Amino acid sequence: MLQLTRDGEYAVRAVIFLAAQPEGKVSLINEISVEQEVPKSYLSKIMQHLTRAGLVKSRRGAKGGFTLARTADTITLRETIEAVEGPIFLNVCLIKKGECHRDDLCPVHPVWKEAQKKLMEVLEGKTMADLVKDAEAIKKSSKRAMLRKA
Amino acid sequence: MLQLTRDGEYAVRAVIFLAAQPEGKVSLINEISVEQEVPKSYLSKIMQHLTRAGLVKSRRGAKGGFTLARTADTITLRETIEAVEGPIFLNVCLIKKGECHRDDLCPVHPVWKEAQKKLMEVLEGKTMADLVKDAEAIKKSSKRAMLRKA
DNA sequence: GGTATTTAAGACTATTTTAGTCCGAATATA
DNA sequence: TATATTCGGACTAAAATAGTCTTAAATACC
Ligand code: FES
Ligand code: FES
Repeated sequence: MLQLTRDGEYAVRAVIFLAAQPEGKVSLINEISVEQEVPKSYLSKIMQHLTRAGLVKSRRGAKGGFTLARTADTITLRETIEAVEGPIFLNVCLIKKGECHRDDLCPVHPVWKEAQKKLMEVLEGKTMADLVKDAEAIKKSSKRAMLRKA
Repeated sequence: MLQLTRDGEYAVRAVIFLAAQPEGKVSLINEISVEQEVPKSYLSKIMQHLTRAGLVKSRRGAKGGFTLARTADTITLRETIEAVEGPIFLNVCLIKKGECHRDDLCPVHPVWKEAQKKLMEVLEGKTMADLVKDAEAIKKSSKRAMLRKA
């Protein structure tokens, strides 16, 4: 449907949450689930994917939980989404040659290629560190708006 | 899955086919299906959608068939796809306010907004007339390549 | 060692979407 | 009337989506 799935959306929320935590803080499924409004048992599966993809580090048992596996400025939005959704291709013919009926004669192919490139530029241009910073800026400006009203 | 469905792909093929026909030519499901490698009975449904969306004109009965309802230079790639897939939104929260958990506080929202805008620019920037012209250019240049080889 | 805590792994399910097929009815031509 | 052709909708199989639930494994603390 040319639309991000819940998997992708939830993965992004979870990673942003981790990125926003203070250095060394370990987060529990429960916290993330409540704060980011993601069903707990569903989130658990998503965290597993993120862990296997190497974005997140997990520790089991008492005092266990999740942290980022790398610094937030090295994790892009694209990587986070693809970790749970698999590689993004706006059209099947972009996966590899021979998927479409006579790819090199298809006039639409270059158009999808460009659309794909632009989408990737946007998703790769934002790191989790950027998003955390943006979130802070939004919070501050909305606080100012509240004060103006009062 | 953040990917174009067969509906969209087939619709584009069908409309390009019609756009490439000489003025006044009426095309049959059968022709389009064979030429563009789309299952006949599936294509029939897609043509209905395109007709209802006002991109294509249909006439039943003997000597019936399909033609474009408007000139090819007024039909964009976006319009063709949305005629069969419905409006494109890269994330549900782009549909309308209140879809995401607290939209105005979400730092990811502006990113999706930009991705959406760029995608739309690409898909709206190509008309069916453009694509037919591109196809001709590709055919010519591939013919030149053949001659060089021979 | 025993117990509480916490994630890992995967089986299971319900609903929706995708990608079609098939057929009878309507419509137009000759 | 016979023939050609789309229209409309019912029908289907397979996959994706969006979850839930249960059991196992790892870790910490007493
Ligand atoms: S081959 Fe890629 S759009 Fe046709
Ligand atoms: S509200 Fe649109 S991405 Fe979060």
